[in-house]
Amino acid sequence: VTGEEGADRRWSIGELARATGLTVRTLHHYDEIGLVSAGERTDAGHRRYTATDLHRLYRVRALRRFGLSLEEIASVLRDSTEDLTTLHDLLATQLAELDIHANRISQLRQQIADLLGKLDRSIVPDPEQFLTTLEMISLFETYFAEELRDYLEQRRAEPGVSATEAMLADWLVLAEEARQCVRAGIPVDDPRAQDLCRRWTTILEAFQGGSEALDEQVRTAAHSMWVDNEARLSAYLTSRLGWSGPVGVADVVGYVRRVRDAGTGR
Amino acid sequence: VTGEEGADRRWSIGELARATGLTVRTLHHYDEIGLVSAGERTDAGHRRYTATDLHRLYRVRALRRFGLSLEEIASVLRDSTEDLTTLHDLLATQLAELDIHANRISQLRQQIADLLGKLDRSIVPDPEQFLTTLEMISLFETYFAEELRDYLEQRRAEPGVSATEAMLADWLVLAEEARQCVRAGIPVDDPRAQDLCRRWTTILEAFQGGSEALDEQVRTAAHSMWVDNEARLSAYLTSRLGWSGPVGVADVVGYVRRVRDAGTGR
DNA sequence: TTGCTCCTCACGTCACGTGAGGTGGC
DNA sequence: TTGCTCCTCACGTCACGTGAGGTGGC
Repeated sequence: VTGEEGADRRWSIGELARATGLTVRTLHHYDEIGLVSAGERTDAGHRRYTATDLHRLYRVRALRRFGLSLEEIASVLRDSTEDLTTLHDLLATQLAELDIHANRISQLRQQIADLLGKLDRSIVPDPEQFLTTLEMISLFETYFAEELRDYLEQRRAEPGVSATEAMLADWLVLAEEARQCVRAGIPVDDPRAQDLCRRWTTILEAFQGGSEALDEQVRTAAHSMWVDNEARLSAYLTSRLGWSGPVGVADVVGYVRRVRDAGTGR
Repeated sequence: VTGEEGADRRWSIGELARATGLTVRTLHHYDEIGLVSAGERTDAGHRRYTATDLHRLYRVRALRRFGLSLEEIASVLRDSTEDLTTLHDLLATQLAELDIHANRISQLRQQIADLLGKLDRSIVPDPEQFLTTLEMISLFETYFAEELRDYLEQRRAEPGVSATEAMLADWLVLAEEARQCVRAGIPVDDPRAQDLCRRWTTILEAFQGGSEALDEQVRTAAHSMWVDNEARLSAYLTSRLGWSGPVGVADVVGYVRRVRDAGTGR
């Protein structure tokens, strides 16, 4: 009267694979690491899973869905007959990690979508230049942590234009003007040079003023980025601005520094 | 006048690691697989990276951020001097995969949050029962694809209660009533039995009616689930309902089948 | 001479996938 | 006898991490 499947029913590995949607290899693996083993074997060595094994396997599969590792699952099954704190803690950790992960994914998604948009609208004429712009974005993100980028983005928000691109665009304009001054031989204490320096400062200040600490971090990050990658940044600016001839990036940077020093009284 | 870093400047592997934020081991790896190698070596065998190598490395790092594999990056760099279709296609694929990924994550996040909520409000008294409920949810999801679950959810939406749990709750009530009939020895053509059968059908129909094709898929899925996992499901129902004694799940299922057959004229 | 950087093996990671070569049960 | 299922090795995956043991340059 108890139905045809009592506690003495056994399952082959193939039957279990079908019922659970796992592969035979996966069941072999669980056996190897001792997570779920067949309680018995036939004379020929074939695995015979008991109702208890089956039971355990279903739990393993249920916990796998939450992204727990096999080792974590083993510890949950070890502890959870008494209490569920292990499970609770692991799930809480998992939740926090998923949140971080989800954030990263949505950011990345947005960036890729933006790039594809540009490629589709063929805003990018030159493959070389496109790849180079990507390099600069990734360089920037290496030195400016997410917190700093958000901070910069707040102060300089334009639809569809990232803070990185906006800063870059501003810098490029000023660098071009500074080079003109160098080529024209304008002295560092000339009013025109001093005016340039003021605008340079103004633009940089447009990104600042929210928090003393963050402003300092921005300056430090920018400095490190320049020091560590001077060669690459120079090359980029040179090609991006189409500069050729005697006056290079290093010269312009040196000039601006001298202008600034002259302005603050040497 | 060109600045102190000309095209003849060389970088050690350590300098490059610092500038890019990658590890030395990573640079070794890129060299091993031929993705970015040092153009030169010193007499002692130390890698000397040229400006060209540096350039390539920055591109690799930029593309890595988008989740492209090293092999994919290699193909982008191989093709992209001429055109960007390779990059475009890879990014488009990546975008689609990120969308799928994001969906899975948000679903999973929701489920874990729900479970943690229950654990925190200690709605779950018994660790064993909690794990068993998880098993059933995962069993259900193995047979009912996402599309089917969404379909069922639409018809039977209660706040905070998933379709799985709702269906389960309904089934349990009916199963309990059916067992009473079996124990009381009520014949299959008795009006009380026939009424039970009608309500059984009504509840199942509450989940249906949106689409012929989907209804059929639901029936097929439910049938396969039962056939493949009869032992496990029986055991679950027995313990969940606290059934003991002579009348088991198999008996109740058989009884309901006979009632249905009697109702439709054998 | 002492650190620090650099070198080349070479195994480990995580959860299996994918054959290779052979046996067992209907 | 023929399929189908089952078995045990054992290497491969992907992008490095992590020592092990040794050399080079200031």
